[in-house]
Amino acid sequence: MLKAAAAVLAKNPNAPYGELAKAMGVGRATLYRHFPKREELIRELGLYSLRQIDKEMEAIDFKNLKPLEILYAVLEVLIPMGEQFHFLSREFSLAQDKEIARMYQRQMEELEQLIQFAKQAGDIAQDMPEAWIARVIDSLIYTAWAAVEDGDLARSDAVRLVYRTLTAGFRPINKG
Amino acid sequence: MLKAAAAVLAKNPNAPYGELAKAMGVGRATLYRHFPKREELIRELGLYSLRQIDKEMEAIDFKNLKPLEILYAVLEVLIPMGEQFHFLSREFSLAQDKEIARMYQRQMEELEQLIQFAKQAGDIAQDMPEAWIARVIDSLIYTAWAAVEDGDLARSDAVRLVYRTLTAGFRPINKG
DNA sequence: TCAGAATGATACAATGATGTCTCAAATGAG
DNA sequence: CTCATTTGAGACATCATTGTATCATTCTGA
Repeated sequence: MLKAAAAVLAKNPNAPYGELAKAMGVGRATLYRHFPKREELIRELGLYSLRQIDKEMEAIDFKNLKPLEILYAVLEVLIPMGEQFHFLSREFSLAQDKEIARMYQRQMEELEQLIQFAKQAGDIAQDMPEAWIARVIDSLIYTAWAAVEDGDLARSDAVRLVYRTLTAGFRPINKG
Repeated sequence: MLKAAAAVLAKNPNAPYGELAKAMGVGRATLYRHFPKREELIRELGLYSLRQIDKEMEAIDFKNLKPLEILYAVLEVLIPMGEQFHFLSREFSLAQDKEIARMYQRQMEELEQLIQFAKQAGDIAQDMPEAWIARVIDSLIYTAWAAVEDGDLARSDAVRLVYRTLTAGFRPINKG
């Protein structure tokens, strides 16, 4: 239900309240009863998306997997959630909220830990900035999701393609 | 002058007309004299950005460079223009305009030609979809620009880092 | 069945942006 | 310097959205 709202907002960040209500299958007045201000709805939607991501990530067996296997699992989880992902980054106002900022930062730190882990294992170049790597991962997750939505990429290929792009770029498989 | 407006719109796609006018250093009424409707300003801004990109791209010596050298040159040109780039992709309404859609599509086709060229030269994996590669290039151009804006990445490192990420991913230099 | 709660539809005032208009001041070419 | 043009500032009607309130209807649990 909240997912429907996030989907609408992902496409049009300024969708009027009535449109969101319709997408959620409730009347505008009812939506106002639950979220007296638009701001609150957005905030709740942000928290929902972050919790959703947390929940899906918990299913990953971090302890028994190698760094790149974890990365692959993370992609498997996050690419299908591109909508929520996108919504989070487009809604500037969300960064103002303390709780959301904290959760977001924690998730980013977890990602950076994974990157450090991968560096130690020799799977990722030591000299590549972690902040850059984290951004690229984020960016390609959204790009893949968008490509699937647009019909430019098969859903079943997305994870593998992103993984390969991240780990090897466009390089031919047996080249330098 | 138009650049200032594009910068404001890149950060807030719904910036009111008055704010755009202020950013451009003219009065709101004057702006209405030049662009009677907001839609027209957006459109003109889109055309301006596309022409700007065209102009910068013309400076590249496509004929005497190898595919990956061209890619590098393209990155050098486009990363600093991330603002216009971003503005173009965020403004959904722009895709409706025929002239803009045509220019945009032509630019994408040119990019895909470059990708085919690189494939033929053996610099890019044959089995990687061109549409995907084009999207990744677009995406990382914006990501790099944003990272520079946020102070997470030195302006002077951006092009090299994107190039390396595109061609080799995160992989350690002498591995695989 | 029945009472309390939640819902949808609708009306409504308040707000903010758009687009039009007017006028006085600034600008610029001859 | 002078006249025509362009500008900025502000007033203004219009419009869409927000947020509040009301009321009849539907849902729900005891």
